[in-house]
Amino acid sequence: MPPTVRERFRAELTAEITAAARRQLAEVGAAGLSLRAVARELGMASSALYRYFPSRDDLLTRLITDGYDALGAAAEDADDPAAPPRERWLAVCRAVRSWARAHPHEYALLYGSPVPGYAAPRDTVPAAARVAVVLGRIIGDAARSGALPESAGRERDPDLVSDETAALLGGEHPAIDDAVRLRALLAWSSVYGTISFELFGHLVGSVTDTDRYFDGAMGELAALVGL
Amino acid sequence: MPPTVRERFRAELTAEITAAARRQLAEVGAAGLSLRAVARELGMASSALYRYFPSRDDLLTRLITDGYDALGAAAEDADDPAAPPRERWLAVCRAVRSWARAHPHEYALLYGSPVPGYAAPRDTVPAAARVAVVLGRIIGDAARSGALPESAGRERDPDLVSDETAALLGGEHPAIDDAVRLRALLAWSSVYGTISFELFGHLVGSVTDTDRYFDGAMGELAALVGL
DNA sequence: GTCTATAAATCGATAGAC
DNA sequence: GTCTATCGATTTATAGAC
Repeated sequence: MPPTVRERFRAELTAEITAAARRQLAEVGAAGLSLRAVARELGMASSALYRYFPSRDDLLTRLITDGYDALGAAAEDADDPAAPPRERWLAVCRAVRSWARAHPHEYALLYGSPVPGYAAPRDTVPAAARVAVVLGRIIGDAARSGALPESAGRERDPDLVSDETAALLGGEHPAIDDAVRLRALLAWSSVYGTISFELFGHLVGSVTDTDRYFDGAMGELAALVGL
Repeated sequence: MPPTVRERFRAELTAEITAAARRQLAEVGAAGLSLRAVARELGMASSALYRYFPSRDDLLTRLITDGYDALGAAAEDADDPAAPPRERWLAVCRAVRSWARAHPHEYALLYGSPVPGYAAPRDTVPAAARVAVVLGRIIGDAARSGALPESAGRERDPDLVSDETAALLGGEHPAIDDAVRLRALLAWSSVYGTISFELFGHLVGSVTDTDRYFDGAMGELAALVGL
């Protein structure tokens, strides 16, 4: 059955609330996010917001899941499974960085310092995994198509990566060994480290052209995992 | 001339203030750091603190420089210039991670989300650079001793890294080209990304043994830069 | 479902006595 | 250099009228 007028109105107002909350996030950060300030911006009484979000933390959780979903969707949209692995890798990395630069405060909420006194509930996990799923599929596809070079000479270090995470690269396959899994996880951490360094200001006088630097760095990471 | 009793007493109390502030940092984060709470913990009137730190931001700046200095000292202590490059790299990376795990909230202050409304003054830059200086020297030493393999086949991408940062690897040397500089910067970003992922909880169900994972990942990074 | 009103706190920063 | 007192703000969350 179609949503009632009441339900649609409620969904609309909920969207307005989260939009205002995101604007506030940019000004005062996650730790300073306040229901009252959101209410003020919307011209409502603060108590009215409690009909939509039972507490400040619930609003925060919503912002986090929304953020992970938006970022995950951007990564998924950027991936063309028909393209060569290396191009897929670069395209997705660029999409992640673009989203991060367009939404720096949401990115900081997702990947920056943990918010003191707040613990993300389990509900956020599936959304949080979406980017890793995309990157894992690219590497897994390349491995299964035989595009990955042998991990010759590298010592194995078995069972470092959990089964759930290993599953992101696809099921069992002879070309996907422990070394590939380790490098895949390191590559994802490095993508994150590169973007965070840029966004959090640690690259400021160090790099002349951040776009070119990013592409170059992602190319090195692709080479690291063998794409 | 030796410090007067007055000066020594002042220095001692200043240290007590920053120690209390660090404890508070762990509870409420940088954004929630409050001079009043620090004063309360020390049994002083809040107004008395203003004789030591003219504002909340000055206290924050002190915590940041102290943190960078402690981390930098840990990295410097861990480096034995007589050891082989790969061992030096691993030892320093381990020291950085150890310090980060021992002081997670200070690490988050240094490398996590920027504090809203706060801009670090220039004074913090030298302290902030100390770790990068150590890592840069390791790579530079290896390059100058001819231990680095040729960047064969890699296309050059000139002038990506600023002159100041390039100087961390030592002056001009034929073995230190743009590709080496790019990979050095990427490696440092990746060390940071790996530690942050672990500390900020993004590796929680993904890695079974974080110590072994870290060593393995740092080994891959050493290989990336050619150590 | 929105409002007013309220409780019980918090904060940075300053003035002025001692 | 520490204190009390104060200004002028902030917050979460709830109670109860409409």
